[in-house]
Amino acid sequence: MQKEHKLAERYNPRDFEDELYKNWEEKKYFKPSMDTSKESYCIVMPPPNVTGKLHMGHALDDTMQDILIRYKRMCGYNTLWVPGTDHSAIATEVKVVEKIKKEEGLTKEELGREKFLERAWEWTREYGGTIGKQQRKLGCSCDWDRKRFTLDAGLSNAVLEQFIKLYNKGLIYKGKRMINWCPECHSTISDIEVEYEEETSHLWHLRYKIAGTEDKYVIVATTRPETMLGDTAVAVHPDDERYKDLVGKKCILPIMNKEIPIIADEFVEKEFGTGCVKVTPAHDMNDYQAGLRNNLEIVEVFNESGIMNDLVPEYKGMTTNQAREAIVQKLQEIGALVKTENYTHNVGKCYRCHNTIEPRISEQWFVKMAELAKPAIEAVKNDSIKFIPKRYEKTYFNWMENIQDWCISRQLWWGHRIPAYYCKDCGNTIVSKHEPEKCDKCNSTNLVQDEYTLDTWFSSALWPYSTLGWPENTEDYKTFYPTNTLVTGYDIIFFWVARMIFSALESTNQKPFSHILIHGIVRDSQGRKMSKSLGNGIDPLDIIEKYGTDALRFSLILGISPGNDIRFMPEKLEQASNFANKLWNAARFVLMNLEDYDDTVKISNEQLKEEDKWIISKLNTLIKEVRNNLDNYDLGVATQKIYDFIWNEFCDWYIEIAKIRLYNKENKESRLVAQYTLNKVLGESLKLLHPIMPFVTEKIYMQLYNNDESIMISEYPKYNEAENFEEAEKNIERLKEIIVGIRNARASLNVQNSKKAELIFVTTKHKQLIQDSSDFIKKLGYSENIIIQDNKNNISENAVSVIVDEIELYMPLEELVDLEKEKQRKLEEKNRILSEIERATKMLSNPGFINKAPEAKINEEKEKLEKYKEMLKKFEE
RNA sequence: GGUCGCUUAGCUCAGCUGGGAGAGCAUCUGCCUUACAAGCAGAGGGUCAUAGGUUCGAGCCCUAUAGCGACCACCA
Repeated sequence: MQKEHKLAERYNPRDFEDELYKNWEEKKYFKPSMDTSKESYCIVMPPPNVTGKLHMGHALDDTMQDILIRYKRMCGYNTLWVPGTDHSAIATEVKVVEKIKKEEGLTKEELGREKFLERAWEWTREYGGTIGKQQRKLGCSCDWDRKRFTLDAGLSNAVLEQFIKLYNKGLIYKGKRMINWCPECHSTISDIEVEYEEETSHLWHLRYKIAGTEDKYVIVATTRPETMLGDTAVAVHPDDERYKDLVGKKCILPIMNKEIPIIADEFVEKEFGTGCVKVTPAHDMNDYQAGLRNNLEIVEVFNESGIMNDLVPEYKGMTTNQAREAIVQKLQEIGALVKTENYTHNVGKCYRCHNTIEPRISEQWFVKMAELAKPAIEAVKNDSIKFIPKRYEKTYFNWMENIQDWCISRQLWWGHRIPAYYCKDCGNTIVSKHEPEKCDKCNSTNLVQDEYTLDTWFSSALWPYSTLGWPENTEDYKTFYPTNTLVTGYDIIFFWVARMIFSALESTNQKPFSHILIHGIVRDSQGRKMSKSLGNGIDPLDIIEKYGTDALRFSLILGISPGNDIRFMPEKLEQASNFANKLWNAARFVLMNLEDYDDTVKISNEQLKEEDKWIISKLNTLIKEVRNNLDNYDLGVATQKIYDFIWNEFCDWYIEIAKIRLYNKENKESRLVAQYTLNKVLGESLKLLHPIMPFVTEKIYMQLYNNDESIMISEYPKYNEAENFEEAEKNIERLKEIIVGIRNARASLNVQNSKKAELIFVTTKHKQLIQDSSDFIKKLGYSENIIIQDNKNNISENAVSVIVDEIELYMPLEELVDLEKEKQRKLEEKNRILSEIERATKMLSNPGFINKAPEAKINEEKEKLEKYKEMLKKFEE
């Protein structure tokens, strides 16, 4: 039964964190109990890039999830956290392309599809384990045996299943559309992958001659003169009086010397530029739409690499930028350039490589969104799925309600290849999981598979159910789906969250999760986004090395609120590691004093002293609040409360008070009860804190309970009505107030702590309490002697006085005290009481307050007023 | 152009359904008191962005305004 304390003198997380994690993993604590009599709780981890490294964003995301998972596990749920990684099509492919270029001097085309994929798999195998190891350092309690990868056989099957289902329902189609093309990545990207950046450029005003006239012109304004070769119309607004008579006529496209129509279309803004716009259906989204409406010819000017075609031999082979220069010059030469204005506008960039996106017309695969969006909107509207915080619903609705079809085909090789096969003989398309033997129309065996792969997000969208075994009805799927909480950043609500919702509702007929806990971005101490280009990124592993995992986790969670960005401040790490150290030392103290503690002896409530009841009751309230906060995802608040309790109540007060009884070995029972309370309160506090700081709590817990069990599978503390000691709380709070009063008075009068003063209580109330607690009042109030009396007899005129509630307290310190200062102090104190009386009187004489405020509030104010009046009376005596 | 968020102590941020303004760091004072100087005991510091409104009562609810930030849209 004896506590043998082996905690090192200094808190050094590096000594034990790795070892503890290893133990947990070996003992399989991360695995779900699969006790189906218990409610299940499941989180699927947002899959990081398989070859990526852990950054602060992951650290935050993973810590939040681990807190929830550990909490729920300790609450007895059948708990599963599914880890995994994403193949991250473009990101990975780009790296592999670079690598083979560097090492083999080959392009991917030169290497060929099959060989390229081999290299990509090698790369994945080489770097694929990194992030998992880093997540282990973070303490993540996920079930590593259930780790998934988006290109695993099972998940790939799910992707094909989903594709085919949607295709057969007509929700996936192939079509020639204008898409966003990245000339650098050589692939389409979806609408949301286009990032708009401000760019300073020019607005060129060009003169197009009206056909059949010599001196009539229209002037168009453009930011892209190089596309003018592909103009197939000039458009004006139908209501624009200036140009009404020109509609229907033709103008002559300079350089090309080709007649193009002047059309009227409402997409033109009359106020912008000249009110005339050139229309290039092949290279601009709006112009493309206008072209469709007006049946315009589509003329391409450059190819998929952004290289000019042979429309005009002079410009053939130029890049768009070179062509722009050349064409502007040419226009100037032939007098078609009217003027050049400076102009700032937004240009679409590729979110990956930041090159300018070129809208192009291309045949691609799309998901038809209109029908899928409806139930996805409904599920959030009717609270079946909840965003935390709620405001992100609006972001979601706004996007979902205006959603365009999703372009899902990519001209990449690393990913799920589209399961469509084309008959070379009859042109038939067959969509099937496996390559068909022959064409189902003409029986030809001359089939070829679609070259394209799917958008990474297409497979990520299935993550909550594909990881659990769908389309098979596996045990995991039955037990854990739909999952409970999704934890992710607001930056991927569109990319991922929204797509999971509509995909799941369509395929599984169930929501993928019930709650979406949204967090912000981790910024640097100056509030900037952490980025590679700025070089301001902080590596979580460096932090762990220096401060330990617990400190990192604590500093990321303390005081945050859902959905808000976080600034990463080094000071916060100091605070966190100081706290861990504080806890460590408190534990050392407890263990030192528990060496002879017999925890088999039952202690009844009657045996508890007032201060024991006080701390137990405080803890009890804390438990209730922390559970409540965690249930509501207020992780930052819960953390703050545990911190405050451990430091400001347990360490600062209870331990100090308990010392008296611990050091008095004569009174065995009293000592035992103090030991009991220390043991209990420390143990429960550790459990409360464990989800947030798993390592230090486990290390201490194992010492405290002789390695009997792991804290992570212990039961999370429960509120217990029988441990709610209101009276004791009041009493001890009253004594604390007295002690604080003593300390304040002494400090403001510059009395050294080493100078002991007699404490003379003048009171008719709480005598027993003061008597019973006199030891700790003396200890914390710097005194060696306490006298309790009913009246002010025998008290020196100049004794320092402190008044708390109905209790008056005198300290004969006059030989040490500056009497003027003391007078001043007393005056200030009196004024404070007077102002309190004034405030309370005012409130209570306010008819509005009396009539409308709740009774409890009124009584509270009345009590206060009485109290302060009492105090004032004492002052005036 | 639209939507959303932020504005609280010198700095970074909490503040749950409206009921006397909080933390950490920084500053100042005094302490090596046998768990902890990574500590202990104190102190100073805020018209809660501004202006109205609702209310007996507003940091919190409503309306405007300003500054900052994010996202969506894209007028060539």
